[in-house]
Amino acid sequence: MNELDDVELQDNVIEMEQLMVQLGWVLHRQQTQRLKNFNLTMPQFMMLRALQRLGDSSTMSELAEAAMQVSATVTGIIDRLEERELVARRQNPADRRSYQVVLTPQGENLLALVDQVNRERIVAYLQTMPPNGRIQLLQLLNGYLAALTEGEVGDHV
Amino acid sequence: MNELDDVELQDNVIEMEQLMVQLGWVLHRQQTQRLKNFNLTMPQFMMLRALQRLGDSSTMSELAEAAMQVSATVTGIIDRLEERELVARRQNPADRRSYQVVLTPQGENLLALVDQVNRERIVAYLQTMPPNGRIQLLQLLNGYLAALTEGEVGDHV
DNA sequence: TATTGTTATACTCTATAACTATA
DNA sequence: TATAGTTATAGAGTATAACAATA
Repeated sequence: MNELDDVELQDNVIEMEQLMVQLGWVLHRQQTQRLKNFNLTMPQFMMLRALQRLGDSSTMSELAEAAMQVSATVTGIIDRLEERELVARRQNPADRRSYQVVLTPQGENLLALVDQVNRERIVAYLQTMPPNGRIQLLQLLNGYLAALTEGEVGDHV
Repeated sequence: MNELDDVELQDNVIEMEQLMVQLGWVLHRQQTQRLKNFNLTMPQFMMLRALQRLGDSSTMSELAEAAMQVSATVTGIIDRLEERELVARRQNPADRRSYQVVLTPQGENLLALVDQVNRERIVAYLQTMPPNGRIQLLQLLNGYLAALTEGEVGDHV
């Protein structure tokens, strides 16, 4: 892209930086509080979500990358989820060093319950916006998330 | 507001719920990684930010509310920041039970440095958008953050 | 040799409950 | 009694380094 010679952009950046960090923190803290009702932590929930997203035969390495964690961290999180029988480790016949981690039915039910509560919670805000605004917000957030995860924004330090 | 009888809204909600949680997590993890370069954790950084936002004479209680933490947690975080001389506790003459917590010059310098790096990082994404899109994104995110922190969306569970 | 995953270690964060000092 | 803040405790997350088993 071009040089940063746009005064308006400068102003936007200053506000945006504070806003995104604050928004990220508030989302994280509130989601943490809500998940306590399900006896889940954020890392545990994100691991279940990653498992759901990747499909039912993820290795520990794949989960580590999807949840943005190192493998030693994933070991501990999966240990605790497995004790509660929300996930299970299965032998991988193709490579005896690795496991296939799967969601149990209990794990799927719990995720569905959390999803339902979260959906109901978000309706209140979306209803305050016109349909145009909702679509724009989705597009903008999608673009921002894509930019973050493709390393265009996130990996410069 | 009205009942949820809007098919379009239903579709938006399903996508939005996944998107906001994922965006919150990615922001949290990436910011955590970046802050390691400054030897700061996210809770430490958010505490410094809260202190900056509230002005230079915040009590422990005020910091706890601003950072969405309980007081015992704030004690530990401020302890570690104080050891590094990024903040300081001062006696409050008006009430000898409480402290006035202040940012030291080192603390302010560190915040300014983090801000600078974050700003540079965000420019890349904003430059890909038209000025209209940037303004809309700011307005939408501001609205969402306001809705979250005013309890209209976040405190239903 | 390289890779997958675990274990050991050390530190931070987090919440609850009990406590001290002050109001 | 009530409030501000700390301490004690227990558990979870996190990263690094060393390690075992397998490729």
